[in-house]
Amino acid sequence: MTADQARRATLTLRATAHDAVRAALDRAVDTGALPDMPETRSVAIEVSRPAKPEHGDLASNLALKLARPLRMAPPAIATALATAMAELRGEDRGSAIASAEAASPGFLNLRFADAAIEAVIDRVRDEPAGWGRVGGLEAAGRHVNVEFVSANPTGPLTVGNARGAFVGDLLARVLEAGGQRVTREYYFNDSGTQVRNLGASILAVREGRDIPEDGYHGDYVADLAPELPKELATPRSGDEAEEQRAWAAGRWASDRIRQGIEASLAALGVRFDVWTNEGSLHADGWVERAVAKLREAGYLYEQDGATWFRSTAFGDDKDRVVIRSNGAPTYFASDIGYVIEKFSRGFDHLIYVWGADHHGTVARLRNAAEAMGLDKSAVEVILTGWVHFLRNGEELSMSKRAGTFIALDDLLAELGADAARWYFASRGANVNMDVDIELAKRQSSENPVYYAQYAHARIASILRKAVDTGLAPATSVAGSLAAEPEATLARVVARLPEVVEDSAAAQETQGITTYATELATAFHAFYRDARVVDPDERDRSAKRLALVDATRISLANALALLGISAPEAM
RNA sequence: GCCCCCGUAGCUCAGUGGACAGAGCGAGGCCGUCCUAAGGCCUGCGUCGGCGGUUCGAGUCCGUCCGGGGGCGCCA
Repeated sequence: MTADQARRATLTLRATAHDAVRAALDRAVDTGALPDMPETRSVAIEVSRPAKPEHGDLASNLALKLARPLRMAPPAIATALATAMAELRGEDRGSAIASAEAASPGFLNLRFADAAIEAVIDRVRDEPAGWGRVGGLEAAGRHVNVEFVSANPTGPLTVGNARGAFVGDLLARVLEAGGQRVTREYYFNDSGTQVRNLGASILAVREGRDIPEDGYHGDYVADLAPELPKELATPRSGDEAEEQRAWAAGRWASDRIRQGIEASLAALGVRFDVWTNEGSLHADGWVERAVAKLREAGYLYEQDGATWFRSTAFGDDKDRVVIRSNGAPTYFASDIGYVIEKFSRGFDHLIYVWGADHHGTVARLRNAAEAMGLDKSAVEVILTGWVHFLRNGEELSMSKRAGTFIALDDLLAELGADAARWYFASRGANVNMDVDIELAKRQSSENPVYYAQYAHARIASILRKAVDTGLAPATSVAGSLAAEPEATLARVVARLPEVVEDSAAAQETQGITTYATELATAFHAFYRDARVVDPDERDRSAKRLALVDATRISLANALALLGISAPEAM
């Protein structure tokens, strides 16, 4: 393998095509087929997958883009590019591009050489673990902090927390696949007034009194009360001592609930690297430091006894209070302390996954980062759309305080983690959606996730059958991809890295579910048309087994990227 | 009133400015000696919310209007 071929092996087929089009453009200019103008040298090369297979594996719109600056008709440019590419191919017998054709109204349609596809399929099986991971992104190598869920530990997670949990986890996974280092972080507050109220509610249940009006009424309060440690269960004399007891009971309950939250998330396949407590940001001086930074930069002022941040200097519609007139810092003060605390840990980029109801706080956070001399573009907020939960068409109230919520654990038990993951992964993070629990339960058995998983199980079955028959996959599929149905399936398998690259760049996962469905469809069609295990055709069987095994790896890796299992049997 | 998100098939949703707009579900029909029928094939399904604009080209970008949702606190 030459150095050039080795380099190609690490590129996606799309990147190879991109380079080939660039080379063809340079040659066309060098030979005088196209005029040498600034636009010819600076134009961005784009290749994309045509909607119709007969238009080739990839197409470039370069001729259409150059038509105006070069004052030439698009087909003439496309023809010049096709000619240049044919000349280059004549010099490089190993070219990955088998043909380049000009097509109206000015596309350059490219088709890959069978050998190039075959090399990719062999590589999938040589390095299955790395298949689908990419490193060619602009953002590759950066260290990202993704903070999500961040519900306060005053009650179990509800279905309302599901969106953030899945969106954040899926985002982290797709960024990792794109070559970025990711830290998953959970931010919570176990020292606010709500914790005292939680404690008072537990004491009330324990002592047979009515739960206070601003207390918590969920079943979990009643469940926790009997387990309250003895020293907290004993009433104390004096209002102040009782107040301290409520706080202590709240902290105890809060810790128990936090452990429950961690377990719920683990059941979803969501784990966190760092749990940060709001209180620690104050205790460790981060809030103080952030406020000092803003003051030094001249963005703080006093009014009505409070300290304000001049957010309007950065385009916000109003200034924001940082320190209340009673001397207590606001939640916003904690937020900006948290920003500098996060950057102090060496992150290049911060991503917050927040519900849409927090959109009003985005501008002030990013403005404050800028005011403190940080790079505003390194502080990013992803807002998740609203999930409206219904049961048999009726809206469900979701009050944690009133205890009328549906626990995330219950929903999961009904739907299953794989179906729930697919459901959220296949939709954009910011779209609103209605989820009817009863409908979702009924539809969970028809969830498209099973379609993809079934394809994987079918392949596993074929591979088992092969072992029983004494057949083994070939080391290489070389020479077998010229014909159908192999050609079509192999091309879908080969696309995974491009899908991952696009998904990581867009910070989305819908493309991956779409891909998994397409790959499963391509496999099912292949299964219909091609007998894989056939003792009378041992050589062909071996190559088909190799292709089918590569399909299995691609499918399993796409599912793994979404945290979804790939069963051996269904 | 101001700000943000959304509006694509009966339903749920995909759709990096490109070649006649796609999947799943739902509806109707067909496929069984054969590696898993949780499968395959066929049929029907659309003013891409409306109207302007930019562009060689707009579901995609801009403006405006109409729907739906959310936010506008010295709460978190």
